[in-house]
Amino acid sequence: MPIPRYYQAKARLLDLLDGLPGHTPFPPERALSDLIGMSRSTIRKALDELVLEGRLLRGTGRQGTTVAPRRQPLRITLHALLQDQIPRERTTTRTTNGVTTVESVLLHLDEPIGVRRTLLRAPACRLRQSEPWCTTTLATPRVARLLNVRAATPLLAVAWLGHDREGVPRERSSVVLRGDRARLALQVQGSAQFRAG
Amino acid sequence: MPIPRYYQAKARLLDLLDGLPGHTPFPPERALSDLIGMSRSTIRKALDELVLEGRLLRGTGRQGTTVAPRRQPLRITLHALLQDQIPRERTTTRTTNGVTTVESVLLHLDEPIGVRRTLLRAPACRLRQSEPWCTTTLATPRVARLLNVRAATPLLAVAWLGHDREGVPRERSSVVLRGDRARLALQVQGSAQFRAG
DNA sequence: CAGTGGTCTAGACCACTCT
DNA sequence: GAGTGGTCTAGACCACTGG
Repeated sequence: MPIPRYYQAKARLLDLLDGLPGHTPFPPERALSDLIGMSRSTIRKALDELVLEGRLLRGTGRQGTTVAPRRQPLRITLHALLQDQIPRERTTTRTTNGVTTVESVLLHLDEPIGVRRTLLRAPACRLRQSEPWCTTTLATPRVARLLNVRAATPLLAVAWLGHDREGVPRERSSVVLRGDRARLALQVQGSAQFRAG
Repeated sequence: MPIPRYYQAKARLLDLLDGLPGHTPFPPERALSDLIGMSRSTIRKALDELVLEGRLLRGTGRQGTTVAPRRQPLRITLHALLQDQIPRERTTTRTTNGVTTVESVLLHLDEPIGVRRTLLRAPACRLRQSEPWCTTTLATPRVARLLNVRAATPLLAVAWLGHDREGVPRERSSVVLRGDRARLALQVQGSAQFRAG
């Protein structure tokens, strides 16, 4: 298998990108296509990976592509996530077929970093929450728009269930987070001392 | 913003896919293009996401696309990860400039599900490990080969540092996991009872 | 050999944003 | 209005695999 051309393009783009300060405008895709001598599709494939790696930002319209500023990811604890202690905005509530969906956008430094979604089957009572788990997921078009990222951007997902006293599941909650903007702090149970080596 | 056509295609493909047993051959891209009435590029974009989500497998040549066997993701605890209790193979050790790199492939049901990598600066002594954190990352070409996934596949990353008694960092460890094969169980500290609604 | 997925091209239209 | 990224099309060639 030969080296794909978009790999070579990516290397060229990394050279162009290296050392530029954050928010510097990056050449438009059509200009890069002419400069490097590959079709816009191929250039885009290289740019896609650079965006996924957090090196470039893409804006809509005349905003264009810019160099991503280096940001320290927000440290988020599981406790803050479960207790809903992350600053949020644009909370919407919708009820269909007896299931209430609550959705809100999590913020950090006035930038959307995640989406929290809770599905509740009435009534709202004291629920026992299952052990949460963590995995990866891809941004749906809706979530991508809320987070100002490309669709299919990989996200960190934390999810859990809530059961009532009879053990019937009544809550299904999930939080998806931009991995380049947030990192989940994992508290270690018991001893924090291990033998290495 | 209208719903992209590839997202509609993805919904169609999910219908086709739903309920099919693992390893069932899936129609070739050109046939799907005719069937759904969209260009092969658009169909491919939808297929790409299904592959990333672990619903489809793509083989080279005449192997074609097949339905991925539905597997229950392995539940992994942070404790097992830190204590190195996941079955592994192909462990390699390499030392350069006084830094020892230990790399091994984590297994589940004879399938690679992750890569564990530890960078150690000698000597091997009792280390105090920092609070681990969790985020997402993209598969490097090397990791992609080890895990039998495409490059730039999104992965779940857990990382931590190890300091000696003087507070000097001597260990840098990370585990990257296929999100479709493993989920990280998050133990809740203290009360597991919260008010919902 | 025929058919597959992987890559690549040269166009096109759209929604959006800045000037 | 002009230019941007996002999407989409209809082709093409390649490396690879199975019969």
